[in-house]
Amino acid sequence: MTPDRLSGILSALADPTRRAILARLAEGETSVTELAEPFAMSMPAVSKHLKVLERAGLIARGREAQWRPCRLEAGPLREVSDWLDHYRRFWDESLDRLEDYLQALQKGDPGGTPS
Amino acid sequence: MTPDRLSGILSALADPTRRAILARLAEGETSVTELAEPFAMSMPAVSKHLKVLERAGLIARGREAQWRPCRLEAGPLREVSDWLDHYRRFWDESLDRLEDYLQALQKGDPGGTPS
DNA sequence: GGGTTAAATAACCAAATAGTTTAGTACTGC
DNA sequence: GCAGTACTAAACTATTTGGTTATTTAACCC
Repeated sequence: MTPDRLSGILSALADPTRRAILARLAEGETSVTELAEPFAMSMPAVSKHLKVLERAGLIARGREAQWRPCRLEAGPLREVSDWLDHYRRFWDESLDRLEDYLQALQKGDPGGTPS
Repeated sequence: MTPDRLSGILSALADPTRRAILARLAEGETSVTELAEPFAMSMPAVSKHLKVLERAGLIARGREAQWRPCRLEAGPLREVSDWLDHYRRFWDESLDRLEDYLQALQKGDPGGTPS
């Protein structure tokens, strides 16, 4: 039950094989056979991964003779980035520690040290 | 078979319930019961979601009398952001179209129009 | 100690996922 | 048309996931 777009994108990304495929495609368009080459799995398995990436909008496939060149479609990654933006303010640890320190100071804690 | 950290984080995020939990925790620490309240599912189901988030390092749980207050731990989100950074250059669509336009110009295409 | 509240665990189930092998489709080139 | 190449689809299997209800643990209060 994950009908929403962002969940589809994130679960497509939540697999090391699929992320490796995207990394390869960042270097340029290529065929399925070449994409499959580094992996210890069958072609149909790779084909399935590509279908997952395609449904998430992360790749597009063309037609060129008997090859199906894949290329990266990074638009959905921006959606992930936009979602992450809501949390940027939380993940700077040094900022967190500074905050703790300032709160400690306000409470008059003499031993409060920022590290 | 997803032993790597980033996959664990991304699959934890690839569920709308869990993202809603994180959104709630962004407003501040709270109890499991309160976290569960907006969802049409049992407490144990929420408890399982929390375990997934905890294993991914996205939340931490304390102890306060009979309550187990949860708080956001956004560190792992930075790892996602760092991974995304490798793709930032791809996802600006207008930049893509500009690139296409410039390539069309180079090939001497007279109908090449940037939109 | 006994009752109540908060939460986790256990045991179970259905559906989705990630892989396999086998078979089929689509195009090339002789 | 036929053999070969590149890929997809189908059918099957094992594991994981996301949910359920019933039970247990842990702390509070009287």
